[in-house]
Amino acid sequence: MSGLKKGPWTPEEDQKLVDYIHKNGHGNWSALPKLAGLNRCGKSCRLRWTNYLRPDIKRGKFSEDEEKLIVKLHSLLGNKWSAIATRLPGRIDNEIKNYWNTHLRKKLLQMGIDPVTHRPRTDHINLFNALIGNLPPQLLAAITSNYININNIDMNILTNFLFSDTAQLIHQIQLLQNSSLLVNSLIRNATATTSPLNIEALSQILGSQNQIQEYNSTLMNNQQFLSNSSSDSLTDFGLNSSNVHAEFTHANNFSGKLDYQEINDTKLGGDQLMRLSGTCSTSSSVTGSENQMKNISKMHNENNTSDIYPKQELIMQPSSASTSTFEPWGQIMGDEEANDSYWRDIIDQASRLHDRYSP
DNA sequence: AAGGTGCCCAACCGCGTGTTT
DNA sequence: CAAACACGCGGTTGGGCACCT
Repeated sequence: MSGLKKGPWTPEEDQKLVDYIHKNGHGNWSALPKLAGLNRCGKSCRLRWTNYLRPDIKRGKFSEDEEKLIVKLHSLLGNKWSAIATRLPGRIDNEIKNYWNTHLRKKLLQMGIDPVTHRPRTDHINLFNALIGNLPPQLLAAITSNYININNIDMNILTNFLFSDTAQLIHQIQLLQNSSLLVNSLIRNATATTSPLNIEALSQILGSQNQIQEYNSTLMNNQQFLSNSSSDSLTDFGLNSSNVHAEFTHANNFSGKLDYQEINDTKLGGDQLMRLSGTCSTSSSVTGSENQMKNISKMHNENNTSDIYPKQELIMQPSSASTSTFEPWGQIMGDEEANDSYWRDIIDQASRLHDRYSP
């Protein structure tokens, strides 16, 4: 049947619909089009009225408070857009849904937060571990150690490394390093050092001015981000009432656990704090790098004969200096959406690299 | 300047549920 | 009771626009 018009509404059609509803109310939607002189189905009229023409609709950009409320409500209700809309006066479900899909979802992803579960993305953690686990031990040591001695690196490995497709891979490591505080903390736990990736050491290995410059700028961005936003990015977005647990295993050397937990420490002013605690253990058959072992030894509790290392804690206090919660991430990550295939590509690259080095 | 690309959002579609006949 | 109809919701689409190259 049909012959009924579809697609965008003209101003004339809008006027007819508004005039009719002002005079008569909408009553029966399926009867309305004929009575109002519109060549549309009732459903189309209803949608046009409820999503666009209704006088109580608030239009325009979402405020930061509205953004936060949407994220909070979504963490509680999921994709119940109409339920969410009832808590935002003047906003309609369709608009909120669109805003979520085009803006908020991406922003959460870029912050390393899963937009479905509202928890740190475990795919980041798993893929990161796979990546680190697949790196040749010498190179892993080089980028995680405080004490790099370039002369100790096997020249064959180094040569292969320099002439392989590592530029991209290293770039991805940078992104991983930047991608969340959680990842940085994992690096610390996994390597039992208090340092993040040793960018300077990596630069020595690469020996390339371009890449050194790239690293320096990334490092600056990273530092700027950390000083600007700190951990309130996390507490703002639904993590403040959750405890997060992550377990990780490295292919060669390490396994461990990591917990986020909200605490309220009156000694530190009673502010909400995130407690990061982790344990790290090695298997007895480890043949990993000397440097890693040295670092681990430093952390080892002498009275403890097991392989479990003393619990480490890193407490992050929310910064009050945060400007926009999302912008620093946007600067670092660009607009690229970090989806699953994106991360899997990184791992594929790491695996290929590993294969090349394997005896 | 023109063609390509990606983003945004209004509108559509299909489905589930409630109501009427 | 069931078939038909009405409505609301969430997922998806595609036209228009802005921005690149």
